[in-house]
Amino acid sequence: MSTSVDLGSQLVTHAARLVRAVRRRHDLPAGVRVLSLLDELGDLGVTALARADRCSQPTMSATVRDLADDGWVVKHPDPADARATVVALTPAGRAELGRVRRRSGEAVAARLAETTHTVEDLATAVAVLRDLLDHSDPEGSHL
Amino acid sequence: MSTSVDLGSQLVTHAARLVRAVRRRHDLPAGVRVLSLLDELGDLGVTALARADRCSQPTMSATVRDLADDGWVVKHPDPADARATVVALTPAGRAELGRVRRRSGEAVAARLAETTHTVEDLATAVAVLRDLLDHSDPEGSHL
DNA sequence: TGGATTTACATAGGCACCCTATGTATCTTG
DNA sequence: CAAGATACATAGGGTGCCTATGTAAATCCA
Repeated sequence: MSTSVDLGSQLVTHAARLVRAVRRRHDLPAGVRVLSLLDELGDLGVTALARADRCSQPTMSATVRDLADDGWVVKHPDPADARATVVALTPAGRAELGRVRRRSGEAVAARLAETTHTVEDLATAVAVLRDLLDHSDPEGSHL
Repeated sequence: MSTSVDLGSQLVTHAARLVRAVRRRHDLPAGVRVLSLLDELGDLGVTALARADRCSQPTMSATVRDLADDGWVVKHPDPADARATVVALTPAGRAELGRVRRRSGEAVAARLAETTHTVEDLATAVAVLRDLLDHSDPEGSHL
């Protein structure tokens, strides 16, 4: 039988393959995850976005800069802290997020229909991934 | 409520974050997936490996070359086809696979224990991912 | 059987993504 | 107010992955 350790390593392996497969077929830039975060969590600073997306702060700085260049987010100064910037979705960014979500989401949904799995199974998979990544205390995650 | 399209796009987003999170903490090179394939499927050629890992043939050529440089696989000529090479795990490769599987697998397992999810949920997540990627007919995948 | 096509793999060139190290400006605190 | 912490940017570099293309061998077929 499969232990949870085996399953854990398979989860990572398959997740990597899924991401690449989707990226190949449907042009899924990394910045979309940031648009998604802003949509879910509201306006945030660069460092908070980096923590939420689990990347380094410089990586998020560059991603936000590119998103701003594309007009999908705007950066305004934080009135309460002159060091910080507040990143916010633009209408164009929200529209782009919708487009990309539809593209990748429909691909997965279509493929799911060809398997024996239910939508509930998909929801379970999403919940497992989210909760694995979710960290109540910032330093508590082992991932 | 969540539609299967929403869930599909969330699956991709979270999968991407998981892969990056694990790579950051546990040095998980892409070649490990190839070791894993060889372990599961036995000796294979470069093109077959590329299809199984869902990457381009040149990408797999480079990955296999690097794995061979590290001594984790060997390439012998295919006796039945002079164009082809057969890639096979070495004992060192099998050991490395075990090490990496333990590292990433234990991280996921430990993190899972801090959530409300069961091992069955994790198994469901893995099965969903695998079946989404599984393609009976080679051109049938929409991912 | 011999030329055209297909197939297996390698090489070249390049882009996307992400990291660490470091610098600068601004808070916060003793 | 000096010292440390924090927010963000820049510099430089590595991995992962792609398309385009080349070479050699296998297959197909007139």
